[in-house]
Amino acid sequence: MTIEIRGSNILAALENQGYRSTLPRREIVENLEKRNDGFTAEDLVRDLPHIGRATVFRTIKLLLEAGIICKLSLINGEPRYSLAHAEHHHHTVCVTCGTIGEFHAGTVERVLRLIGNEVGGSIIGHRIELYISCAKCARENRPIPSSVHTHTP
Amino acid sequence: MTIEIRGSNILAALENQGYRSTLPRREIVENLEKRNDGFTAEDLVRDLPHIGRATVFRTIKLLLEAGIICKLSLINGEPRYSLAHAEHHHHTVCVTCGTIGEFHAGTVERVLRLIGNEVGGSIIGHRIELYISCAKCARENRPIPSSVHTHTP
DNA sequence: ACGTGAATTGAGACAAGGTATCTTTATCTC
DNA sequence: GAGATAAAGATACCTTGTCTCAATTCACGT
Repeated sequence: MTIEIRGSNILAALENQGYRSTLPRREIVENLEKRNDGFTAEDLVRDLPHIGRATVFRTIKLLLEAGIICKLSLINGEPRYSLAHAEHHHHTVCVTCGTIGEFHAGTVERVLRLIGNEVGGSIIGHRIELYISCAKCARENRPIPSSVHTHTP
Repeated sequence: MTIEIRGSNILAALENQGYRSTLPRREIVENLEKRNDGFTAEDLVRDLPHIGRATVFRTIKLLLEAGIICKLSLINGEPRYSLAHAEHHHHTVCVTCGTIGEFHAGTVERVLRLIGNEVGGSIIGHRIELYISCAKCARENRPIPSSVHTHTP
């Protein structure tokens, strides 16, 4: 059960899962496809004022469940959504500008699998966020907000 | 600037950072030291009804900043706090019973550091959560909630 | 093309988790 | 013990979502 991602096959993917292709859904998908960075639910609500708040959240939930977008946290815990460009991946999040990147590291996956075995039980999933000060921010010497404490163990 | 963790040196640690040792803080710390599992802010509020809600949250924030407790997310995003037993670590979280464990893996840290270098910029921190069905739940055949979709990339 | 039933929407109330404000109280320091 | 000041309590407010329920819209069969 793989899902075609990107293009406007996002709608097709939803339809394949039995969901209707409605105008609000098309508009929401179109809107978030234009973004090449993380976004909040509130961004969509603001951009599409004729679409109800509940519908925006419902659609986000749908897209999350379909694996088309992912939810992640800025270092302060604020939620962000981001279009998934790859099948399985994790995110780099810039603590100063909030830009989101993707990465995948087989080594990390393997190690986590080992740890899961050690602990006993079975692995269901994992979440990794790598907080950085991105190349651009570092170059521009943008200061890291004082509220950022690295005690994110 | 290391911090003594555990014992009632938690209060001492706070005092060393210039904070006063007040009755509400002592009660909150005492309460959460008794817990050997994750807890919510609401747990504390309920357990200590004579302490104001705001004070509970303020104290939690303090303890987070001091690295004495950590904040993490269940797989559905619900926040949990957990007493930190080790300097730097990550968490295993059971998706069925919510039990929280700690682990540390040098390999993972090293790989993340490499990735950070690759991306450019500098690493500020990272967050890793490993979602499992714990040994006990697996043994008891406790079903994994249907709401859990592993698309937590 | 058109009716029909089920899925979806919108509006707005509600909930969880947390912060801000402002007055009162408790702590440290001397 | 007194005074300055940090902290507490009460409560309003904010953000991020979810729930309900009547009104619409879509997909499908004809």
